[in-house]
Amino acid sequence: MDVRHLELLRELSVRGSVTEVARATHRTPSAVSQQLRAAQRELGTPLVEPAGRGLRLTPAGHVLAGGGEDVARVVAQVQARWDAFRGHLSGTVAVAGLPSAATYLLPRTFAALEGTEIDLVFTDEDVAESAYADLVVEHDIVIAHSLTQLAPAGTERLFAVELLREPLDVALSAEHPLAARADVRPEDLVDQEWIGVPIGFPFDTVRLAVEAATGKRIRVVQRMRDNRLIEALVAASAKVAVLPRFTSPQGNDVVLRPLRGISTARHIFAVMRPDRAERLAVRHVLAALRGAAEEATRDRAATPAADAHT
Amino acid sequence: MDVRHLELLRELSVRGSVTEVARATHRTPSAVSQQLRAAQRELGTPLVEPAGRGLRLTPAGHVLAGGGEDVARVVAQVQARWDAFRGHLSGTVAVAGLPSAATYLLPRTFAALEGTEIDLVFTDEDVAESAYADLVVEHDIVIAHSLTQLAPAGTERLFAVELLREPLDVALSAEHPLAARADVRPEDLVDQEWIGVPIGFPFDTVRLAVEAATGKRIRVVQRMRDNRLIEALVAASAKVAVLPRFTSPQGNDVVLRPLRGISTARHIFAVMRPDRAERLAVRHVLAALRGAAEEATRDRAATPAADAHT
DNA sequence: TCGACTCTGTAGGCTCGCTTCATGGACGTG
DNA sequence: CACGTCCATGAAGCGAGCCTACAGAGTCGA
Repeated sequence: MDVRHLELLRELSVRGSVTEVARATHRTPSAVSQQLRAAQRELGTPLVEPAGRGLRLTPAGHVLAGGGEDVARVVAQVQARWDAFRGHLSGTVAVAGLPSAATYLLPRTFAALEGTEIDLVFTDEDVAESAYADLVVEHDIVIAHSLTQLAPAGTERLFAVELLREPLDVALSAEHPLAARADVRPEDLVDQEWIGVPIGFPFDTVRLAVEAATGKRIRVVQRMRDNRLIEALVAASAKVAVLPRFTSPQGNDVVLRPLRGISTARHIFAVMRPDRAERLAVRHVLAALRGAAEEATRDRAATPAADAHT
Repeated sequence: MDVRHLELLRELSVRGSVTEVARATHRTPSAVSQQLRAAQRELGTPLVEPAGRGLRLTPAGHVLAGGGEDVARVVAQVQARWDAFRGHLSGTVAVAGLPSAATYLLPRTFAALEGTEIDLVFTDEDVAESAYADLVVEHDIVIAHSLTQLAPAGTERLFAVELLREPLDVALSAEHPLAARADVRPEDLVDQEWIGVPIGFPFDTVRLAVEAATGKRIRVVQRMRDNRLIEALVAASAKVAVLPRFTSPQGNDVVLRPLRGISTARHIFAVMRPDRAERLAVRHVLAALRGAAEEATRDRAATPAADAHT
């Protein structure tokens, strides 16, 4: 029962192909293939089987890959204890996630990490909800969102903590007739032209909720992801959009108004692989993120309507 | 954080010297020393320090040795799951312990293992109570005893399960005047010549209890360990001794009588290192031992006095 | 049918870990 | 205090194992 073989199978179960494992571990596919062969010879059972161009784990392979997961978690725990013993907040922490949440989380997080030896490397990834789970393979912490209080789809076997709940508001040009109201109702929106997000992105469910509440279809005239771009378009037109409250700037050409009668909020999660979550530096960054989330929530607790009075 | 280094430190913490580790792992001391050096270089901290002729772990070394313990336990769990998956009851299980308990446990245990692939290798070790803990380094299961319901001394960090409670009786020649009684009182014994056990062996506490109950000193004329030898001497003389009930033969020249007023029993334990206890074959042998203990208890539930009527 | 992609096999080189042999310090004993 | 013993450590050499490079075979999509 060689730990290296368990680790290899774990890697294979996560990455899905010999080539990917090889790339991730800085080796050639041939080397990985040979190790796999050696593992099967030693264990006396086929662990993988051909599947189309690639291959997949057999049931036996899955058993051992699960074992590799356990071993990796314990080793990470030991590493964390070791780092704590030495007072070593070592290394780099790779974080990936939503730019829209990072906008208000990252500045505070970097500030909190100031003076430590932790090197936080952030990659912004704006992908559909279901794709977040794939990011944890390459990153220590993935900042994802979900429109329910449950962790994002595909993260069932991962370690996920909710960082904060961020209301989703209706974005309007300051000159827009609805901007004079403290809040807007679903009925107010059905006649408007919407700037939506690509199908499958979480915010799209807000549109579906409005349609469900009114029984009418909404005219989505654009579908785009970048919130700054959407803001610019909203500011310069009579179109409306859905934007997260904390991210978006207050008090210039664009105003945010709560959507009355529909509970609209996104839940920001930090998602990690269990073994990565054990690392001391990762736990430290996670704590910084939670602190940043708390601050952000406190600072923006006021509704945008209240802000509008200033 | 190399798993091999953790394993090495764990081994070193258990065995205490480079030479011992080398012997246990079938390598030369030089190889072990070099690995140790490599580990220290990689981890950037001294892990061992000279202590007299040998060396001992530094605090840092102890932290990592503890981590090695955790890893070993998880790896053993994985191995057990793997064996269960394959239906493999593999390998040999090394058991050591008291011959006096093995006498009635082992025959049934071997019978229960009949037909399996498990190879049970037993070593009989009759040592003082405190030395049992050392045996788990070399054996998978150690059968030990204690005169209290608590596990034997020195097994605090080990996995221990009680197999059975075995009364301790007074052994007498069939011709001995006290043999006519159903049981004997402490006062009856103070005038007798005793065959005891070496100081530090558990049964000696029975003598101490009798002395405490009567306020008189007992004349211990011999101190020996082997129960068969003691039986032979008791049968051929007027001397008395303390013998465990299940081990000793019934209905020949020696009779056993309960000691009234003093709760005398030894508790037979199976003691294991946590990682060894995870092995499927070890768990199987342990189950067989428990079954054997249950049978033995049921078969000998009758008091020797009741037997004496037959 | 061709090209792109993936896994596998072979040959060769290199690294790593082990053994052998020798050295030096620590302890106990005469 | 000198000697033998025990333990750890160092240098040199060797061998197994692992990796790379390259080529071949199978699969899928255009």
